[in-house]
Amino acid sequence: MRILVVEDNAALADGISSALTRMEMAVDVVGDGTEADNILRTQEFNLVVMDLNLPGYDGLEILKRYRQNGGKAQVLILTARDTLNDRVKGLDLGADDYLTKPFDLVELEARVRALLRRQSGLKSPEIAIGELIFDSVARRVSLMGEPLDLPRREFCLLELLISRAGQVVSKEQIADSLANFDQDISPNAVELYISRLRKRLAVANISIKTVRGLGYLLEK
Amino acid sequence: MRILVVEDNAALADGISSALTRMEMAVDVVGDGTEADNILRTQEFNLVVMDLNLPGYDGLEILKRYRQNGGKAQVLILTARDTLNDRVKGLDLGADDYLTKPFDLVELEARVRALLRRQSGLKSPEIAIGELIFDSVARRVSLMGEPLDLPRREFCLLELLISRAGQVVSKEQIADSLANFDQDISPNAVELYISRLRKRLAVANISIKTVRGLGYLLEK
DNA sequence: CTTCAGGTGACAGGTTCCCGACAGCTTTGA
DNA sequence: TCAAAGCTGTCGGGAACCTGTCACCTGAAG
Repeated sequence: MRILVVEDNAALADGISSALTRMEMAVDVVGDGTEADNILRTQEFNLVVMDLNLPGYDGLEILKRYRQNGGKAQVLILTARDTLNDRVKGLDLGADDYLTKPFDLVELEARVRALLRRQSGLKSPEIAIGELIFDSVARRVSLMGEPLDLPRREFCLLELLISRAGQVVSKEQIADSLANFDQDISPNAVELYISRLRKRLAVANISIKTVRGLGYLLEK
Repeated sequence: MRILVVEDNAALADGISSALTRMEMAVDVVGDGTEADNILRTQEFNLVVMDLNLPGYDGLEILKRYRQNGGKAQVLILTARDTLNDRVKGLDLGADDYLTKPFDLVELEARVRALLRRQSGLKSPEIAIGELIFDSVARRVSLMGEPLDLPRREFCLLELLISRAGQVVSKEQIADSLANFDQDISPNAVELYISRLRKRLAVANISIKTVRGLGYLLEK
């Protein structure tokens, strides 16, 4: 899951970023509105956490433009102005939720989870596929009753495949969803993760299917 | 849009109900947990507004059971201001949003709108022709209930024929539509794809008709 | 019957994928 | 602070599969 954090306060940005990273998310941070605008135009995210009080820039303006350009990510707004007007305005402009500062990181995490779940249509926190149980809330996986520790990349890959179970996911989509913007992921690397994940899931008879030229797919 | 309101305080339930009715929603109100459980088991809603503090019943319990049974409606939780824990738990159990009491009805409306807006973007367009089911989003095809793996070219060809079902598609159009920008496709190659595709579709009694001198056509 | 568009088996590249080996990097634990 | 363990990603050989040409066959139209 890719998340963009738009926050000019470095300390706060750092705290948010590490909280999200702990949740196995791929987090990118930008510190001002222009940068946010640019990156939102060129890259795809699952969720955007945006501070409304950016120096010399209106967060709502960025949000509005983002939606007008067809941006589909979930947007969580951080705001200090806790006036009702701004809240309603935020949601009607296409934000999906907001938090008023100061807030608790635990609550941020819960909201992020809820938003991401909403987006992928995963309603129940636990998803079972054969002998595989994937808990999107606790972010844990178990196989044949045994807990399974996955490296971050493999975990993210599995999550993506599960959230699109029954659909083909292209190698490029996988690469995008695993990447941070300081680092690209080659198609070859994707193949490798698939290979490693397959090896782990083999004991439970779960297979990731290759659809040549199109991508991969986890069957339900 | 059908909305279920689960709220034991009659005055509040009334206020919510009339606010939502003003928004052209069909609102049902129940006042206790058992009733809520029952109606959620037997009827479908687009959205559920649920107070967590129900007399002698845990709202979270109802929510959990609802999700476990595959309930897919959006759920908006109402909770007293100081119970951060409940909010976090609620979101993790599959609620989509919450409001802390007391709240303004204007804000409730905004959130309901946001949630319903979310919900409407969730179906993949499947096209069925006889025993053939074609899902262009999932990029999957199934025939007689069995998934069918098609090579890229054949998949694209089928997509083209389906999108113009009932119309003649010329060999040239097919060649153009399949070509990569670096490579042209000979008429003979097109004939070959048609031939291969026909062989696969034969089991389902689906035939691609030849219109001599003009092209091909998939009948509905 | 002749002609020619279309159909199809076989085969030779060409792609795409798979995965073992390895090296650089990060995290963990003492 | 240093070593060990684990994670990440590149390389490359080999396997599996796709693609499109050739050559020959079939069947329709005149």
